[in-house]
Amino acid sequence: MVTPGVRKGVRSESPQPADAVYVQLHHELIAGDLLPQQRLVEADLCSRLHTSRGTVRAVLLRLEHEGLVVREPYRGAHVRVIDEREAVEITEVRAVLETLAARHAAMMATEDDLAAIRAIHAEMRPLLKNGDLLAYSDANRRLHARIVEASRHATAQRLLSELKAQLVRYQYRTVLVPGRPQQSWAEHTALVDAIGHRDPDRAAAAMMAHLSGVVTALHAAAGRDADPASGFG
Amino acid sequence: MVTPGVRKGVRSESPQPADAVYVQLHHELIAGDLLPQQRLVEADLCSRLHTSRGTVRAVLLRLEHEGLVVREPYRGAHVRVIDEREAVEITEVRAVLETLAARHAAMMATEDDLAAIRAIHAEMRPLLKNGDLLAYSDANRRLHARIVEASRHATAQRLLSELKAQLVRYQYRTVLVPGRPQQSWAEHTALVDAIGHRDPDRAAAAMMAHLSGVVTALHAAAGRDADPASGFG
DNA sequence: GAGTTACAGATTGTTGACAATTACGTATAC
DNA sequence: GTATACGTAATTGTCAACAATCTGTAACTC
Repeated sequence: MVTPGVRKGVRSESPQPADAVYVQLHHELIAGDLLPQQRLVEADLCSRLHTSRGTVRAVLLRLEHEGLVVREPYRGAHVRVIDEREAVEITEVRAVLETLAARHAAMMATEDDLAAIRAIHAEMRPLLKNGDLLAYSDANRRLHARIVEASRHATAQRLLSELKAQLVRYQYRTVLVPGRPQQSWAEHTALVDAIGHRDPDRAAAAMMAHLSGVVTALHAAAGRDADPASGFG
Repeated sequence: MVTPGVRKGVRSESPQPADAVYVQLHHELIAGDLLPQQRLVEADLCSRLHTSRGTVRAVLLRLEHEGLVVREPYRGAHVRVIDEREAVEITEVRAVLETLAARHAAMMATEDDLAAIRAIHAEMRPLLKNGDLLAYSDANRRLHARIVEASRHATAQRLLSELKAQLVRYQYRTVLVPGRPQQSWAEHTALVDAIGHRDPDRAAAAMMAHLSGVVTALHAAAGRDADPASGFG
């Protein structure tokens, strides 16, 4: 039969209304539409997102576990603020996980992986020369994501995506430190080269060196402009 | 007034029925009372744990995020089985996180921390000599937990506790590999010594060496007895 | 007889109402 | 005038009913 009919074992891609609510709230959190420490009252979210409290609750539970909101018993949920100390902690954990990923990428990467990684890296140089820091920062993000994907390390990948979401507020800080983008590009070059040569130890060392630089830059950025988030709370 | 009366800002430790359900189910999962791949039907859990579906649902969501159960849309939840490949992945991540923790412990540990760590380590030697492998394995667990605590690294600590829960089924395997406990004790000695001497680099190296040994032992254990979990699925 | 279609049972996803708890404003005692 | 006790409003935690979806069985077509 050609008619749509019955698809038996098709895993029918159920719409799952809760997912739409999650995507929306997650986006607002990531995009920064919601202020830090802002209260998230379940009833408000219901009317705003056109759904029921049960659904909102499930989504808030998920976001809590992802570290994007905090919930206290009978006191509700609010947007989680990540202070500089915690941002450094998260960056440290990111560093060791991405180092592990780089090591595995050097062992597991396919030719397609390598081509994609080299393409992103090549794309970054003109952006750096033109001083397009936003585009550079975005390419940087994609390069790291592609390396993690090439590692085929599902556990590291899952944890890294969660940690990354928590750091969005600090995402564009390090690239603003004078001289940092140039150093970053040099470090990336060593990293991509090591992965291309299938050298796990050198890839791991390069990634670790690179992310040590990020931690240093993060400290520098935090020192320059007083953190606006920690001022009121 | 002296009567109990109203305690204003006391954060009154609300009983939170959902927590009791979580503790119970979490325990059953960890203790292995529930078989791998076993279905967790919400209605069954309700009558067994004397609560409502809303509560059970919230708990299942949380357990899913912790990686202890899997939920598929409209198909329900079941106990997650972790195959050997994933156990190795998790152990690798544990290794790099505990290495980070050891480095910080060497920098941050108080005298109380050091005393506690040395006490646990001293406690392990007679257990090893007497061949009490279960007690040794438990002391080993406590030693690692205490070091992580001493690191004062909340992010690493949180992720490690989740990863650890996922590995309970493999917990006692490595200690059964011949010669492994003796090697383990030697590695621990170097680790405790490095932390005691406030030497972050040496502590990190010792922890990494130790956990590399664990990964090797895990492979050996998996090779010896074919994994019973992966046979039927 | 093999394959497909319609139906029934079981299970999950969602919704709305009720109970428990907290926070704030007001009155009162000293 | 300050601090404490009470009452009310707001908000979350829990519960039970309804709708949507999936799985397995039996009848039907060719």
